[in-house]
Amino acid sequence: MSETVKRNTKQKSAVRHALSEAVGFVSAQQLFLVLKNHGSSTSLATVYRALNDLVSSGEADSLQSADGEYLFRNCGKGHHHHLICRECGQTVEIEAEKVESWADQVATSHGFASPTHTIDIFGTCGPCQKPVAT
Amino acid sequence: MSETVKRNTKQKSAVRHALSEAVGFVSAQQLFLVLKNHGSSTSLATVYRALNDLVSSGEADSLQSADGEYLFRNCGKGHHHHLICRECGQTVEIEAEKVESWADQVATSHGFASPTHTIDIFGTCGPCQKPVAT
DNA sequence: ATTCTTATTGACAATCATTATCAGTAAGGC
DNA sequence: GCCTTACTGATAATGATTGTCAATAAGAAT
Repeated sequence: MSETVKRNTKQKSAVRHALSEAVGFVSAQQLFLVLKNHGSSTSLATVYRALNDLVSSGEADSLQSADGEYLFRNCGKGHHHHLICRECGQTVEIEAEKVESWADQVATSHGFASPTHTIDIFGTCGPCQKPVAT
Repeated sequence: MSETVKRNTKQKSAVRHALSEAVGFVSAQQLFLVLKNHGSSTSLATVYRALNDLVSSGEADSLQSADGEYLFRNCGKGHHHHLICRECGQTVEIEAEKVESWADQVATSHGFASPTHTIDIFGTCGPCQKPVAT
């Protein structure tokens, strides 16, 4: 087995921190810009690499936006789902035990093994529902 | 309002037909190849255009694969969700009234308006669970 | 602290799905 | 058949993500 030992680098920490500061889900490109504006010289490729590491280590969550972009979010907790404002990206974590088990049942009752699922709810949050002041 | 009158073209019919023949979800690229192999000269761009038309007219369903590709499926019926084999792409349509209402409740209880949701279940279907014969 | 190994980085090229452009073609109403 | 213009095909453009590879720097050992 190739068990490469991970190292702690400034860049990875910077990405981790930027992600923890972000509200809701953010794209790798957005994080890259944030870091840049804060004076970090972390490269875009490294942002992608760091985010992938964070996701695979369970420190971050990812999902795809409606136009196919990957979005990330700081998320140490266990499995859960999200309610996302389609305007501002604000995110609410939701529990869905019933739905979880429902999904597993549906899968197994159809003979499908090792089920996983994608469940996300989108809506317009309170503040974003207010008419835009011209 | 610009209400451009849609026309029926051979190409669009070809895409519609190819989609109706397809098993499970297929990508635009796959459909393009199928059409090509069947002698159709329909261009890739047109396949994309036709698919988008079909989706917006409710004749087709779309979702994103794990690697960000858009997948399409012939689907005239109302709102429903899918159980998809991650090996062969076979699809089972599932009803989820409970989950639908659950999703709406969650959204409104958090002050989110006009909720929509993404719910898909992935698994390995019976046939694909069999060990591969060498 | 210095040395050494190699994981990680940065810069940039390469991919790849999807979309835009635009001149030519062909539905479908007359 | 004629005319308007939606649609198509070919191809360039876009844009997010990944691969390449020499240079750099973590972290263990000395």
